[in-house]
Amino acid sequence: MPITTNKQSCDHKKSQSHIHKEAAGFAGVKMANLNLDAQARKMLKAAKLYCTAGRVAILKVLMEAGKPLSQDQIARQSGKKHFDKVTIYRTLESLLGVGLVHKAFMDKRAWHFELAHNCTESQCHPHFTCTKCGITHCLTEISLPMAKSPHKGFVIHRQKVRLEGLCPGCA
Amino acid sequence: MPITTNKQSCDHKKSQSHIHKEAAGFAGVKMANLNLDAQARKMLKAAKLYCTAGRVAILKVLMEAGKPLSQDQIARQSGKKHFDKVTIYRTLESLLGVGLVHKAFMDKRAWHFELAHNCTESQCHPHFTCTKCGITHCLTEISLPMAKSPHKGFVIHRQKVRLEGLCPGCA
DNA sequence: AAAATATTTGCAACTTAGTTGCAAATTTGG
DNA sequence: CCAAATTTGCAACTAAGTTGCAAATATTTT
Repeated sequence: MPITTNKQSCDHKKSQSHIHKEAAGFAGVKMANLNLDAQARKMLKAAKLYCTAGRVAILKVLMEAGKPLSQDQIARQSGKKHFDKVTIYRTLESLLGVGLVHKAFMDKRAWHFELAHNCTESQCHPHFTCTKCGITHCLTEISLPMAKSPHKGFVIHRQKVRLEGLCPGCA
Repeated sequence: MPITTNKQSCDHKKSQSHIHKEAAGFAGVKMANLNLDAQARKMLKAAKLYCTAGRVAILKVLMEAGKPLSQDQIARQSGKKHFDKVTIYRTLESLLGVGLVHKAFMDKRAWHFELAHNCTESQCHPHFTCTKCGITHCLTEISLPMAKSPHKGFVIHRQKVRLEGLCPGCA
């Protein structure tokens, strides 16, 4: 399910003016922040999900990260002093349900989630994990040719690809 | 690291004669069992790993399953009444270390392990998960064209592919 | 084939990841 | 701003995986 954002806003009077005040103070960073915030709200609105602080925060963290994150990475990068893990899991579950995020397969013990960005019906964006530094990158700009049906009787709907090797910094 | 079996045997007098006795009793099944057993021992010998009952048992289970299994599936399918999970994890770790098994990325909470079968240096055999029945199959008979280097600077060493769709039984 | 050495096993206790139930807090729609 | 619908936070719990260590087993040496 592709991400479709619409023109409507789900900002509300109080929170919006608050954001504007902050944005006015610290142009660059805060401006970007405002955009992310507005984008997150649009996504939620489009998906018909309640637009809550937690959901907006998680979407923003995932947008900024641009790579799969675990529950505790999300908690730490959210800026909140304490972000309940149950809430994070349940939020991710709801985002997963409407197709805004995906689970990424990682060689880690914990689930990792990422924005469903540049994913088509048939192919999620590929991932590249550097075997030296261990960092996983989302390759949102390429897509590979689809595999042909492997054995008779199997019908392929989606294809997920993981690449391993060396990233620019480690090569 | 491809599997290389050699001609040497690591069977020992006692256990070998024991197996022969069983094999004599129940031709078909037990014969296959003998082969698996001997194969497992050869693999371990070739990998210079201690040839223990637990390791042989796990290799046999994985050979018979032909698909990724979790620790507790291995325990249950081993036939042993109690197969300590710590031993299983440590055994899998050692098999992983010499390249006899791989971790498969599954949409499950637990690690899943499988024989590194038909995996080349650059590409592990693809997996197919049926979205209806949930079963994951190893596609050891096909391999996909390698992706080309995605962004400048990235060097690809291996590629892992997961396919989703409907299996013959569910299509 | 028995002793010496190297490695693995099993247990108990522990850590981390993820889940469930429920009351309190938020969000949305009128 | 109220009422209904949904989400949040807490506490307690389950499941997966890990660690340390002494006992058991496998290989090597003699």
